[in-house]
Amino acid sequence: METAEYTQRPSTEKGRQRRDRIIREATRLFDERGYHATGIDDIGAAAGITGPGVYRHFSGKDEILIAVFDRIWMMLRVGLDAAADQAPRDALVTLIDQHVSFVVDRRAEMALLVRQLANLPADYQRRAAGNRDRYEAAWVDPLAHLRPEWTDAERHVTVRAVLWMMNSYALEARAPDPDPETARQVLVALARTALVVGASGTRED
Amino acid sequence: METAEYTQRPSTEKGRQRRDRIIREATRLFDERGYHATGIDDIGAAAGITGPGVYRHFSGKDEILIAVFDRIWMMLRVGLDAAADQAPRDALVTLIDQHVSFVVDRRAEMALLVRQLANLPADYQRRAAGNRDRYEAAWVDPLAHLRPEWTDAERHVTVRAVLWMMNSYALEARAPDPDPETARQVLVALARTALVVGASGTRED
DNA sequence: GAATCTAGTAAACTGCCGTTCACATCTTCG
DNA sequence: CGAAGATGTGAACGGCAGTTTACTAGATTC
Repeated sequence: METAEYTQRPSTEKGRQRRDRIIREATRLFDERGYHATGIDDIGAAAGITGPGVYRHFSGKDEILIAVFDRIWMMLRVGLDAAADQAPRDALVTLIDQHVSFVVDRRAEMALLVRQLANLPADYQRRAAGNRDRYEAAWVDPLAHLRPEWTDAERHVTVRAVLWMMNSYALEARAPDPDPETARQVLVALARTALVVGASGTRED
Repeated sequence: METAEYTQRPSTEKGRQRRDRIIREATRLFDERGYHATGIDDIGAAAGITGPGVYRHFSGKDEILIAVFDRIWMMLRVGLDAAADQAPRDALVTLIDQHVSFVVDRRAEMALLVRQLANLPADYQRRAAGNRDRYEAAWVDPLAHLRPEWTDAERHVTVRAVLWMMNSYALEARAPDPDPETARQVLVALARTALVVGASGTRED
């Protein structure tokens, strides 16, 4: 999972705090209003400075979005690491738990990751696609051991379908809005049914 | 499912054809490049006229998007009608088949419906939300008969999850890109497993 | 056949918004 | 202390893109 090193000057401690604050506020605003509807002035104001002041920390609006994405990808990597070196079946169970937890606990970040992807600069979109491919591969690989009778295409379609299924909670914010615990349990159960239950080597639980 | 009557003048036959052509080309362009990245000039050129000529048929860019959405919603309504008046279990099977077919055959339209929703004018978004609620209700109602032991919240979370699961095929256009038939079969199987299989009144198939 | 309406064009307008500029302030060290 | 770099501000710039305007050509109607 590639994440950018800080492209801007290391700067002072105050500068680093401001930069982080800009990223956090931009994450919230991009999620609430979308990338285009959020102005540099809005981001600056939310971070306690004026619009042009933002350019002391980022060379342009698109670099803010890149930093937002990198921060989210860094969070997601934690979930992948937790599943590494586990047996295929356990790995998938762990991946499901980690992903659903992220979707439920970090709803804004996951929704942003999906919705604002098209607003990334073209060259950075390739890196984002690489990150998504690696994330997907971390699911397809253990699934290949659990469902050797499926074709590779079938496993990819299945994994993508299950990922979007879990993401649904982050992407739908409409009444009736279920409490997070209900959503978490339902989504984990659905994902396990699709990927794990009934596969070779199943032990009932 | 509300769809707008033509708000513009009925106009002549030539005008109606041009209007339809604008809607079709705009659908393609909005899907390929996104709403903001598509200019009025682009839409006009694709429809065989210049940019300003578009304003003979639509009062603004947002009205084009509204017309695009209305056309897609009209298509989706066909799938709901096909499931009406069926027994709960059969209704869900029909809904799944119809929806997956739409996702696979009308990939661009379904992706646009999801991705460009935020670009609709605020007041029209309410109507779009109403359409989505009605579409969702058409799934939740039969599911309530099939899974009476679930809470209402659980059924809603499940239906939303399954809808996003099926939509995944329209939203992911990355290698390895599976052939449509494989995707169709996998998605139908996943959706049936989640909603229909094992429910009370099940007959094995 | 003149009047009228529709469909289309080229050019100009306009407002927004990301960005740059010139300047002030504050911190940091040598 | 005083120079230098970092941080921040208000004002102005500039370009894109949606929209409006003035005008033309074709079709329709009475």
